[in-house]
Amino acid sequence: MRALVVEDDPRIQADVLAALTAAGFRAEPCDDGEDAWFLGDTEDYDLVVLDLGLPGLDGLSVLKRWRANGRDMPVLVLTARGAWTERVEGIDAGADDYLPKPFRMEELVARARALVRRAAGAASAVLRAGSLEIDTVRKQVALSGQPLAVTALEYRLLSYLIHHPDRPVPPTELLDHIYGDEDAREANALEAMIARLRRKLGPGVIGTRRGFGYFLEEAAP
Amino acid sequence: MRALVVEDDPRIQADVLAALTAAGFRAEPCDDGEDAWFLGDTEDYDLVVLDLGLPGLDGLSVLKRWRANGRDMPVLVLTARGAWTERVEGIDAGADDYLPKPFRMEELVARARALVRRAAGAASAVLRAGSLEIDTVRKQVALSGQPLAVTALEYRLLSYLIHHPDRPVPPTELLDHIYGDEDAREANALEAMIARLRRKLGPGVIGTRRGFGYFLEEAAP
DNA sequence: CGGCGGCTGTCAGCGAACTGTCAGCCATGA
DNA sequence: TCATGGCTGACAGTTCGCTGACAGCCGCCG
Repeated sequence: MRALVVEDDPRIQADVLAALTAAGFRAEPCDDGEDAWFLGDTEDYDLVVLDLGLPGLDGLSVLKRWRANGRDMPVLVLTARGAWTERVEGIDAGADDYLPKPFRMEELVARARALVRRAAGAASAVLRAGSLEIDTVRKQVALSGQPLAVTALEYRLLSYLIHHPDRPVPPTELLDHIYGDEDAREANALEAMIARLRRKLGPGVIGTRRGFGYFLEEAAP
Repeated sequence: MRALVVEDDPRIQADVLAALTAAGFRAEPCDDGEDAWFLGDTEDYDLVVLDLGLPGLDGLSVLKRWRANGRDMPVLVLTARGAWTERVEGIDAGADDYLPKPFRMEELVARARALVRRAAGAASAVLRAGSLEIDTVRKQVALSGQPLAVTALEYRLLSYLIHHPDRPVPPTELLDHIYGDEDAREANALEAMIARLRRKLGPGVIGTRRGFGYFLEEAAP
């Protein structure tokens, strides 16, 4: 089990490293946003512990960029105490769990284990929404059991939607995740993609809530 | 068919046990390195599924001790995703096959069956995908039974692909594996190699999914 | 030592697939 | 009815992956 610990406070970092190592992880330190982004993008970790307040590049941006590039390792976000908005943003940006500071090391380890377990268990799982199925290992999409060819970007879009069920996802959020913060596109690019997807999927799969966003319909036909 | 499942994560263990049982094995659980070593040394198993991260005694050490004592049952090692060095060590320590986490249960069962079959037939370690065969001991490649000369790099490429069946492998991942993290090459180097391989293998062996990666076609000609 | 041949990375060019943009249309809600 | 947000078909630019050619590298052999 390989873990990346992104934390600029040297004392907390040392504690987290020690705790994870004791728990059987091979933990690697990182104290800079830029480095974190590069490492998470190029290396394969089973877990990332990510602090939000970072020099170099903000933690949230790092996370968003990872997700935009399709990196799907479990990420445990550390937030400042009471920074409620940060938590929400973290979850929206693709965090799998968050832990408010200050925290006890046992709790961190417990959550880390849970995340890794969940990631391993979810690997074999095919995600479903209505008659839509997404095999996250094979990167394949099927509709009522029939395989369907989608492009890489379309896959990202569907994957993000299916990971955020039961709520409409605003276009801005989708744009953020599909492309990095870097090269943002106009909203219409997304609309065109949705249209193309609907042509492939047929009606009753991707829904729209005017003014709120897109969602996957749950109802089976 | 008697199998020992050495895995400390209770959830994964339960899944593996269920899958093997459903496949007709008599599967026994074990979640501790010391116990595993004792059991494997004194009992006769047709197959061992061994996780490397264990309490008590490290999985690699367990495996090495078994082999040192002349225990030669087939061992399928579970490794953390992307833990490249672990895999190499596992093979060196005497593992017969390895499976990176996360994996699908069907794949585990398939490999387990292959291992048992191989052990029964005393054949060498041959992995198959469609009409392609790779002898991982002799380092030889054959197509529909006909031996085929491939270079060392080409062999690594095919070997990596055949060890990750049923999913497209991204070019970046292949580059990482074929060359070290050290001296990265441009993506085109890989494309050129793929082209040369395809010229040798003919069509219908190496497939491409634009935006996702390369894979070995399963269909028999 | 020098030539030779196999291997492999780089380059340039090509074609197809993909995707952003534009313009105009539809639908929804005030 | 109007205004706004969302949808869509067409089109063009871009990206991605493929291929042939070529050159550097290395080991082998004369």
